[in-house]
This record gives sequence, C-alpha cells and structure tokens, in this order.
Amino acid sequence: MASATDTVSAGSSTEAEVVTRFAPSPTGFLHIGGARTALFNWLYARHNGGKYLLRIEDTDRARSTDAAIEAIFDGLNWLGLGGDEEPVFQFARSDRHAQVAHQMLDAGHAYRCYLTQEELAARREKAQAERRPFRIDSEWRDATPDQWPADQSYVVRMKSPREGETTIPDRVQGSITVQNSELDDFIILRSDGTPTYMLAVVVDDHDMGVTHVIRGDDHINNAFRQLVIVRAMDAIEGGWPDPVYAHIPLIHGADGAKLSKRHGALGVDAYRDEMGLLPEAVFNYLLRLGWGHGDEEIISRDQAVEWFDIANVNKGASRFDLKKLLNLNGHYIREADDARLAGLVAPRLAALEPGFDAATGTDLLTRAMPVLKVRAADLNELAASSVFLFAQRPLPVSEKAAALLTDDSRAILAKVVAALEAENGWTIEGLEATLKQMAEELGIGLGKIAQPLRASLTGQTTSPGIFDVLALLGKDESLARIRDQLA
RNA sequence: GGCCCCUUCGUCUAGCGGUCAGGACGCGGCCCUUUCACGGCUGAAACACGGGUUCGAUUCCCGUAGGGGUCACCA
Repeated sequence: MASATDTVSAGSSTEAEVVTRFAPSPTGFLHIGGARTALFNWLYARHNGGKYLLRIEDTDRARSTDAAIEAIFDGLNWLGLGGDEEPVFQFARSDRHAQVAHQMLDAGHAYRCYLTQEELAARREKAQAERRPFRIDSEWRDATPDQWPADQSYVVRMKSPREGETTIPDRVQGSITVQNSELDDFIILRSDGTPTYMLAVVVDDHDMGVTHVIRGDDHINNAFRQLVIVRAMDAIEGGWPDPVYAHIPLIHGADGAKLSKRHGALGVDAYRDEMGLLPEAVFNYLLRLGWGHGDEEIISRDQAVEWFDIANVNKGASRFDLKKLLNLNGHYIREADDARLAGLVAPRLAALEPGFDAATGTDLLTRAMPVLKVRAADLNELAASSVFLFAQRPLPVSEKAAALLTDDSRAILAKVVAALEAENGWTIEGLEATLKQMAEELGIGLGKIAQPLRASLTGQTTSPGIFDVLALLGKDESLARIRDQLA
C-alpha cells in the first residue's frame, strides 16, 4: 500500500505542491509573533498555490487549555489566516508517534535509556560544578536486550550521530552548520510512553505532507535534532525527505529585548478588542516586519500574496513599533467602509454614551463616518469622537470648551441662533454660506463663530468641521444645544 | 558559559561592487484651514568597529564589539 501510494504521488503534480503549516501550542493566546509566523506560512503557501495547514500542539496536557485553542483559532480567523483543512490535534496522534518511535527502536536508531531524572540532574550539576559543558552520554546507548533491567521504566532516546557535521540550507538564514558532537541523544518517548514534541513534530509534518517548515528562529537548534529523526525514518522506510526549513527572526519589543507581556506580546484579541485595530492593518504591519518589497508600505492581501517570497525575509530580529501600527491602522480606517466601521464602533460607543442605541443610532453613525474616520487612528478614538452625536442635552461641556463660551461669544451665538432659525435647506453648503456671511458682516473671523458654536454643539474644542456637525445634528437638535448654552 | 544566528537613520526597511545611501513611522518647519485630523511640501537623522580582497566597498572574506536564540521526560 505504501509503495502504491508512493508511485502515484511521485509522478503526480501534488508531489511538488507546497504545504506549509502553523503549529501553535495552546498554552496561551495567539501572540503577535505567532500571528506573523502564521502569516508567512499562509503567504508562502498562497504565493505558490499550495496548502496551508494548522496543527495544535497540545501534547503538554498540563498546560494546554481549550480556552487557548479557541483564542488561537479566533485570532487566526480574525486575520483571515484559518487553515485550508481541518486542524490536526497532535495529542490525538500519540499512538502513531509512538509507533514511529518503536520503528526506530527496532531498527537500532533509538534506544531504551534507563537513566533516571535524578541521575541526570546529578550529572548535570556535577558538570556545572566542574564548569564543563554537559552532554548526555548514556551508558544505555549500546546496551543489549539482555542488559535491560526487568521492571524499571525507561525513556527512548535517539542515537544522534557523534561524528561529522550537519548543514541545513535554511531559506532565510542561509547555511547553518553544527558539529554533530553538539547533538545530544534527546528523548522521543517519555518513561510513560508518551511522545515528546521533537518526535511529534517530525511525524506530524511528514504525515501531513508538510514540505516547508516556516517557523521562528528559536527553533533552529531543534531542526538539527528533528533531522536526525527524519533521516532515520527515511533510512528505514524511505519517503521521509528533509523538509525545506525557513527560520524567520523573532519579533522584539520596543526596547530590543524578547517580546514580553510588557511590550506587545499581547494576544491578537487585545489588538482587536482593547486597541481597536483593524485586521488589515495588523496584517499589513506584520507583513512589513522582517520583510519588504521595495518602497511599498501599504500592501493589500492580494498584493502580498503576489509579492511574498521567503527569499526577501530579513535575517535580523525586528522591533515592534506601536506608532507605526497605529499609523497604518489610521490609514485603513480611512479606507474602510462606513457601515462596517459603524458596526465596529457601535459597541464601543454604547459603552461610552448611554444615549446611543445601536438600533436607532447606527444610521446617523454611518452617515457621520466620512468626517469622523479621517481623524481617528483606532476604533476607540472613533467611538470617542462620535459621542457628541448621541449625547443627551444638556451636554456636558469640557473645561476647555467652557472657556470658549465667554459673554462675548454667547452674544455671537445668540446671533447665530437667529440666523440659523431662518435657515431653510440646512445643507452644509447653505450653512457655510450663512455663517461666513455673518462673520463678514460682523467683521470677525469665522473662528470667532465656529469655536463657540463647536463648544455648544459638541461640548468639546475639537470635532469634525462645524458645518458637518450642524448638518449631522439637524436643525432642531443644533438650535436646542446652542440655546442650552445661552440660558 | 558551550553552540547557533544577527548587525543600514530612534524604529521598520530599500540596496544585492561604482547611488547626493532611497522610502515609511516618529520628530522639527512650512502650506492648507473654523478646531482637530487628513493631505501637500520640506528639514534633521544610518551603513557598529578593525583588518583584508578589489581600480573601487554599505555590498565579498576574517576578526572585534554589541544584540538575539538555544542548551528539559515544555513546546
């Protein structure tokens, strides 16, 4: 059966198909670094017309949680980085992992090691005390079955090569060479018979047909160990080619240190919910972190798929810059559809202004969006700037706005009321003409009218253009708000 | 500490032997302007250091320094 499958796939076009995968462990939310790894995998697969798969590495039963799994899928879907097939859950495949381990055990590529954790710890300490590097050198490596203790548990270790060197032609980092003497006999099956990550990854990647392993460069050292397994299996049954490795640099915090909770290793849900970012902005920002295409900054999804190549991925780590992310977000907000934005802003606005009811207010919110969105960098700012539209009279007036409402300006506002009452069309153009004419007649700048007017209409010193505000609020509400400040 | 990797403005990057070292964010100035934004123009700002190779190095090689990653019966 295996040979039949091989024969079919060897000559078919699927043999050359690119298959990538994103394999997070569900021990926490999907952080920004993981999101970028997913993005690069997705992009590479799309660019090459291949497949992008998801695998949940939940073999650490103590630390894996369903909530984390949900958070990861949620985050990926938000960014449009869901897998092309149903995700694989690693833990469910432990029997197959163990099976492969035993194949290697039987073929002599791995061995039963009866060293206890206590013995290992003692040796490690001793080595440290003598200040010499510690490397596991198990006396069980070449033990014969008759030497195996009767009822003592054991782990299964790989017989890593001890001579020569191994070179990985990494697509991002270039050639990476390590002396095989640096490789230790790592464990593939724990004493309770469960597989370790090192084994599971290799087996799953093989079984899922993964051709390109694109992951953080903190896995570089693992690649050499994983290759030991790959080559052992290839020697045993064939059909286990070395995967193409591409170790992408990590993302650091603004201070250059490893990303931690303090500077941005938040879950992507935080970027969405707390910071009010748009997925396309995060997508674009992450794309430009460690990768570039000439002078291009604003890059759409389709454009990214067309341009992306691992060859252009930088080797050095990059720092996370929230300012630039926000700038990008502002750009995408300005480009976003008004109704969509209104929908996103509604819940935030409801939390800020009880007077807002999504059922009745979304229409006005949508109509206001064109003038609101040009001055917001995130959804929170957008919500805050739309509060005035739904605030209940009499409006709360900020300190700065109150300072604008002097006796002189109230006198002007009284004239404004009179002029506006006579206004019929209530169009932006009409209102503008009326107030500009009034300013001219009074021999004052338009600002002398606009600022107090803004204060009375919005309770703030900043807002969209004053004629837009008047038009949005409507005649009755506008006049009522102005009169509130004259009383 | 051993091993592996990295190094262009403050940050993200372009560059792939000969460029006034380009763009973006941020910062300064100017313009637009009823406020705030947006937008436009503009300014300051970088090839870590030392050796080579070469007619010529930001670019190739080797050191140094700095930074990062990794050294589990975690993933």
